[in-house]
Amino acid sequence: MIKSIENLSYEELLEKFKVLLKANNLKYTTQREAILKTLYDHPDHFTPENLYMLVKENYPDLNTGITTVYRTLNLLEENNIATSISFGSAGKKFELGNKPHHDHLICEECGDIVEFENDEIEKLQDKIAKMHDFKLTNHLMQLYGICKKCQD
Amino acid sequence: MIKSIENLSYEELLEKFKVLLKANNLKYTTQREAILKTLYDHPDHFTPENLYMLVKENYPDLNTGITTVYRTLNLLEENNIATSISFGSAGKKFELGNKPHHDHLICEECGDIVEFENDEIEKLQDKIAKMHDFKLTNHLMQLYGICKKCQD
DNA sequence: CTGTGTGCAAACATTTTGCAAGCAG
DNA sequence: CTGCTTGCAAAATGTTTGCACACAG
Repeated sequence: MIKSIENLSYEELLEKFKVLLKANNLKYTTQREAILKTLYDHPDHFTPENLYMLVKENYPDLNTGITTVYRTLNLLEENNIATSISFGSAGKKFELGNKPHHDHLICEECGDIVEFENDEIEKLQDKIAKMHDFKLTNHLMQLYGICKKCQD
Repeated sequence: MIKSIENLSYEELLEKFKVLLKANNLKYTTQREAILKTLYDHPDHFTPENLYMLVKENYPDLNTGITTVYRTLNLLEENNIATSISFGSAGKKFELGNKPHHDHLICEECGDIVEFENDEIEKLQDKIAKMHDFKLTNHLMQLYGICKKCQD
């Protein structure tokens, strides 16, 4: 399990990925690399569908299937290289976990996502988990509202 | 729009519901009441499927369809009588919003959900929203971990 | 009566799986 | 070569919609 992949260059990230693959008897394929690179080049939040289309656009010769995008995203998420946030029945959005930990502010009007960090909240979360005898593995905080632009 | 339905008795809740229905030219039906009552009697977190089965069990003569459960849950959520939390591709869980605001601690092992409240975090959230010029409408905080029981 | 609500079946959207062929190691 | 990986099509899952009949107001 990879502890932290924060602030890595693409080369370092790719190296981590290769090590991970080897450790699990998985193979380093062109499609997997294309997906990782596309995620790295676009620090956005992708639905599998979005990412699939972007990969097809950037690597038309690979003819990557959406199945592979799903499988690779799940692989990346299981190994903490990518994280996802869910949007009810509207599905999930993924992003690379190569940034410092952060949470999300989401505009209900235009779907825009703003990232933020807050140490105090993190600390409070740890405290709460301890109070309930939970061993914290992860957390999800999403604030929903109307962004500046959409308020006008 | 209903401001708050905290700590209502079932009679009060039902009254709110009827007023709401009338205000929207909707009808008060046996199925809608059965669903509301079932939610009220079981302060748990339901998937539409779970709730559907429980309603069928408690009101076998009504022969309620899962379609109606979905439609009613959406109606309740739109009117802030129920709230939902999502579980990635695993769907949504609903609960009545008649309790004070709280967030959720979720066990990744057994799926158990523990509720908690924390004013400090709420305040910090408001502060963050303000900093980013968001008008906050809602928020979602879920802490994932392993509960006491599953750690053994 | 009128028009909304209902259950059913079918449609949909999203994600996963089975399979035969392809390719990395 | 071996067996993991791929793309396709099909299946599975979760949710919504069209429709004819039922029922609340």
